[in-house]
Amino acid sequence: MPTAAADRPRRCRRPRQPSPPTGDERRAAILETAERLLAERRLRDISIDDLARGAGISRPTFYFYFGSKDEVLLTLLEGVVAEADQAVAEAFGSLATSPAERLRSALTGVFVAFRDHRAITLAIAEGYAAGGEIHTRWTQSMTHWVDITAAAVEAERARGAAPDGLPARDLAVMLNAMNERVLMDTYGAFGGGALAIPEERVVDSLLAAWLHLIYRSAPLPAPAP
Amino acid sequence: MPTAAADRPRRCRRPRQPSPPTGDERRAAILETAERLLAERRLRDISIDDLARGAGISRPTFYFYFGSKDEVLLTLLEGVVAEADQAVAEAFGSLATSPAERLRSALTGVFVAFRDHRAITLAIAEGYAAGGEIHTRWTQSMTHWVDITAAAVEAERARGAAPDGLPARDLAVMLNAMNERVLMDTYGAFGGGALAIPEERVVDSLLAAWLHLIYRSAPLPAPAP
DNA sequence: GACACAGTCAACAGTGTGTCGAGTGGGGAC
DNA sequence: GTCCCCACTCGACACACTGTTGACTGTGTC
Repeated sequence: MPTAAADRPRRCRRPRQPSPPTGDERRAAILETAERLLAERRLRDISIDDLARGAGISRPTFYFYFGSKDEVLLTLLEGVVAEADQAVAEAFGSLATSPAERLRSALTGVFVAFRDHRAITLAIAEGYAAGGEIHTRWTQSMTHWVDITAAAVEAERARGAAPDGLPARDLAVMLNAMNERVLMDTYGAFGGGALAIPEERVVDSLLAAWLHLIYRSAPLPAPAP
Repeated sequence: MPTAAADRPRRCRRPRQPSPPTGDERRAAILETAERLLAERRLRDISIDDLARGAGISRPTFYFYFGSKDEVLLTLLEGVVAEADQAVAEAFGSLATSPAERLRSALTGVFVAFRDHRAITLAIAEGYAAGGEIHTRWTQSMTHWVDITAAAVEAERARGAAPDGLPARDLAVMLNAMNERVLMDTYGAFGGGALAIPEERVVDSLLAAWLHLIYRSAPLPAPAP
């Protein structure tokens, strides 16, 4: 019998469910272990055995819960993306007065979501570039954000608030590309590389760029350097 | 004796060197094999054995020429980066009249270099995100380009051609981040994803963004959508 | 002819992955 | 109570890839 089973049932507060689904706890333990280990080392340097042992189970048992290491990361990714998506949806749906404020809200929300899960952010970048399921899933999210951006740009142009120029979708792709890369280098950098913009300035800087490129005229709330 | 040796000396035009350095040829064969295989599948899916067999040698012999798979990619990367660097240097050093033209030249040069080596571009993205030597080396190049950009922005501001605004270096980071991500998605995309800007438009689009963000006023040579 | 040396590989050791088949324990049917 | 089912668990295996060792080959030099 597993050693982990010996200490858990010690506390007798277990009248919660008719059938004790320890399975869910194991699954959660694997996810927690993954995020913890990801904070220490790269995804490729974490073996399935590490994940399994960290969760107090054997390697074959790991496969009972997840099909692969990537599937674990994919689950972690879903959580972060959901947080970011919610922030974006709230910002764009809010009653905020100016477009600049809405944009700042959305940008901030996205950055907070990823900042709070730096380790996962880094692993996503790694998994994305390696192709496979992670790539597909991340592309899906990016496409969604590009769609939202392009639609917003077109709406602003339609009501005369933003001037015509580059095709709205191309502009949206560039803006989101910039965002993502800056985000990855800010929060995902292996030790905050030479390419990172200081964290306290990053949202303002990106916001300024977005406003310039969409509205041309610039509210430019340039923070004091 | 290796089977590959049987067909090469057939042509008797070999009075070139006193000591026939077949070693260099083997090394080149490994690099060629790597670029060829990289066009078919991802770096992680190419084993050292694949590289060795492709070059007509055994796996231990591979280690005589390279210390690891990453070292091969690193060598390939040097070549592409050198091409891109040269293009940038020429563009910035040329006698071109307008800044816009110089910028277009540099952008085009970089994109041509990576377009001509799509497979390597993709592998760089993969290696970069995985950390290690490739990450270090690529960061070095990026930093160099950011430095050049920041210096150029400051020079333009000093002579009154560009308005003040965001710190020059932050702007340079954002511009280069945008470039890199768009470049990777345009040429590195696994089958040209939904996020790619059409190849014929990509340089013009990026150029427009650069000019907007640096000069604020916009020459905007927007291509007909 | 003996020596150096670049180049080559069979074979080994180590590590990681994914799978199979044989358990085990607890809840529901009877 | 007993039996069985099923979620759950893991020892042990087969396989793939990596990196190293040590012995070997051919060629050119003194």
